[in-house]
Amino acid sequence: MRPISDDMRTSMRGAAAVFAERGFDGTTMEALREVTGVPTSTLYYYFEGKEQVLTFLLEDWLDRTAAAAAEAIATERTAKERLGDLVAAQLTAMANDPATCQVLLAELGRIDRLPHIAEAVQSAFHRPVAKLLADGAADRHLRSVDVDVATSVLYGAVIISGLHHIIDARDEVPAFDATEVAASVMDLVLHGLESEE
Amino acid sequence: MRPISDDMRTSMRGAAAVFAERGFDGTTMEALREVTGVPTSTLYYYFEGKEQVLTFLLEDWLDRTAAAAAEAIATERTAKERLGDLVAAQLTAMANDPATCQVLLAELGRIDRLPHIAEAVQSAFHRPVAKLLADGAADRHLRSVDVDVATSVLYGAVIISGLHHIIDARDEVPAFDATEVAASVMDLVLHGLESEE
Amino acid sequence: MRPISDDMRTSMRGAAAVFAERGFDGTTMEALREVTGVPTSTLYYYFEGKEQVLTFLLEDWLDRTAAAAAEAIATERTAKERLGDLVAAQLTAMANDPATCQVLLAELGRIDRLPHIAEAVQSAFHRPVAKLLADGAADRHLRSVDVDVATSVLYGAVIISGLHHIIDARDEVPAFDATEVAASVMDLVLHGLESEE
Amino acid sequence: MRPISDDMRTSMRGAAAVFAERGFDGTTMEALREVTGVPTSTLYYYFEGKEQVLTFLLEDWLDRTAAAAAEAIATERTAKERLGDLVAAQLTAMANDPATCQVLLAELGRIDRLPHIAEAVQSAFHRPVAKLLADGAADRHLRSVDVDVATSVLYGAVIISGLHHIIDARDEVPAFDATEVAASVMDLVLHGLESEE
DNA sequence: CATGAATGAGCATTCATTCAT
DNA sequence: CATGAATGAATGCTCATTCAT
Repeated sequence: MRPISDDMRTSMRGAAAVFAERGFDGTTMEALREVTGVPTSTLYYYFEGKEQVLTFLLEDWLDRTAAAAAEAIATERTAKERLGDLVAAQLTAMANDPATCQVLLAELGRIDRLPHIAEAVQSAFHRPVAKLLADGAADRHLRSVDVDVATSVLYGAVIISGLHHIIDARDEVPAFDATEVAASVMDLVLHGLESEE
Repeated sequence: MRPISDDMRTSMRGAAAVFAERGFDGTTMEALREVTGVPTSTLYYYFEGKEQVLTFLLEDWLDRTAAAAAEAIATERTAKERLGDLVAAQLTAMANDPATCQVLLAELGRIDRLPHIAEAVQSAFHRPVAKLLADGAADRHLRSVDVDVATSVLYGAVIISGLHHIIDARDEVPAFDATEVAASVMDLVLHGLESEE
Repeated sequence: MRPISDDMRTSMRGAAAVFAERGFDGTTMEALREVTGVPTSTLYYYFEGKEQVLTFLLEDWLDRTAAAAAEAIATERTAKERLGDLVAAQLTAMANDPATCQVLLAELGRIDRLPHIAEAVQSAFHRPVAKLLADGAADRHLRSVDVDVATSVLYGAVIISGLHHIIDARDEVPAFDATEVAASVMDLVLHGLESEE
Repeated sequence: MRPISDDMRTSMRGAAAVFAERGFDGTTMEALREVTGVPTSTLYYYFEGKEQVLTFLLEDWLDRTAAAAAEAIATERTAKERLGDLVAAQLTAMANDPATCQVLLAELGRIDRLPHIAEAVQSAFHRPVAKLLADGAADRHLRSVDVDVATSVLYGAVIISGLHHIIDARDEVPAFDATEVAASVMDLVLHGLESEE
């Protein structure tokens, strides 16, 4: 993959929407040419193939999301509070780029074959959560739970909630109010469903 | 779609694994012929196309899962207990048919265009949860929470946790111990992450 | 080809329309089943294949047309008069069964491979004309002309004129007034275009 | 349809023969590749489908024929003489490209769906005749007759006569002596069959 | 006799990808 | 650097036909 100039990067905006709408296989290079205005042979000049175009889009978003996540948890607040900040940051990233996020979900199955992406998902979603769970257990504001279970549950809760709103909002950006959704999700995840009586 | 004889139904076992492994578009009718032993033209005799084969597999599993879910919640136990039973039933269905379950996830994006399937997902996952949340609020064993948020969170938690184990277990059936996973997930979902001190 | 019962013959009415509308290759056995109500496998019980269905329809019509033509020229009238009668008889057959007639034209190219049909066309169209030209030359009411040229010209004039009206009349039966068209055509063919001054 | 380069146009020679021999549906893209040497995917690069290949061939020939027809009637001769010239020009076009001409006939039935072609047939065959009939009526060398009937009769006479010789000549080019055939046809069409005594 | 069930053989069409310019 | 032109490789789907009952 050749270095992507900023112009190119700009042109590639919109490509995610096509992947989101038609799926990976349903997306033809011709369709990408249509939305980007970049001739297919030029796409091949920059990317090694269709899959690499997808990879580029996902990585780009995941890297930005991971950075946002890292920033969100790099404060002095309690682990519990930072967990809320993290979820809000993740949902914000989703709300701001619903297409890419949808693609990510739709191509979950393909992720095995895209180790870079799998790794980036870990960085943006699982590892920050795991860290906060450990911090929370240490500072006593969070229960000590099975990390694997908890990261899966949180990843699922965040992703599916976000997707739910994205589908409802089709094409609006931001797709939903991330702060609000984060609050609802966190209320549930922190306090649980059980009545406290 | 012609009525599927029991022989045919049996032959179609295994088809889900192909969809799971290669994705919908990546799955060729030829590949389905290979695993099922049914000539492609015979597949076309029974199904109207590739998509209908997928639909059949998903619907079949979802119907069975919905039935299991319905059974799980049709007891005299408290809503909280039945919620655990429901999650266990859903995870059991996933563990027992990991391929179909993986396909379902992978084709989430396609679901818009498959209203039957979307409806079946509601029946098997969302509606039973919503009912128990209402029951639980009534019998005071569960907190009164936003139903939409809670069903999304639970759906996400269950599906992603299940998928997580399915991917780890590649090809073993059952893919994981549903009771155990259900217990972990329920512990989290019921009591939340927050320390109770 | 098994003997076609009268019931069967009746059922096959309508088949010509399908061939006319979709062409030979465009006509599927399934389409024939639809219009005739006869299961495709039953069609195969009676006919050896799709082509034989077509052959049956064309031969049936051509035989009837040949009979009508033979009758038309078996009178005591002059050759010139009988030529008019013949053309009227041929156009009447066309007007009464426009679909079959259209098929015949459309499948002209295929006729080489259907010797029976080619022979039947000779019987219904070319041979009666040739006979009358000879008679006419003998009784001095018709000029002595090259028989080949004249039969081609007459065949062309009749067929194309008939088809012209059939296309205009789409689906009406009779498709046109055979007597009137015959008169126009005969006027031209007998007297020619040249001014007589 | 992309603009057809001259090389391409040359390559497409020969395609008509395949259509003539096997009919439209009987002609496979593979067969076209064989005779043209152009890979099927390249054919699809230039044409939108099989039908457009046919359309291209017919239009190409009809345009040239229409031009020849127009030239033939654009002289100072009498309408009667020019009618003979026109028929000779049309038959010359047929004799020189028997395959295309055969296809045109064989696909008469399909012409409804190909308005471009229907129009081109009008330009090459019907309209020039109609014009000469009007001119002839004006200059008193031709009888005043029903134009519709006369154009049909002439079209039929020319086309069927030409086709008759083409079938006899299978594959020879020119397929027949156009001047001679034109003379025979014109003799009949001008003077009619009726004895002048 | 008649037919429902099943299938082998084909084919139009698509598309990712290459490469000369 | 960028791209228009060209194509090899694949695949979903159709349909005439068969045959056991």
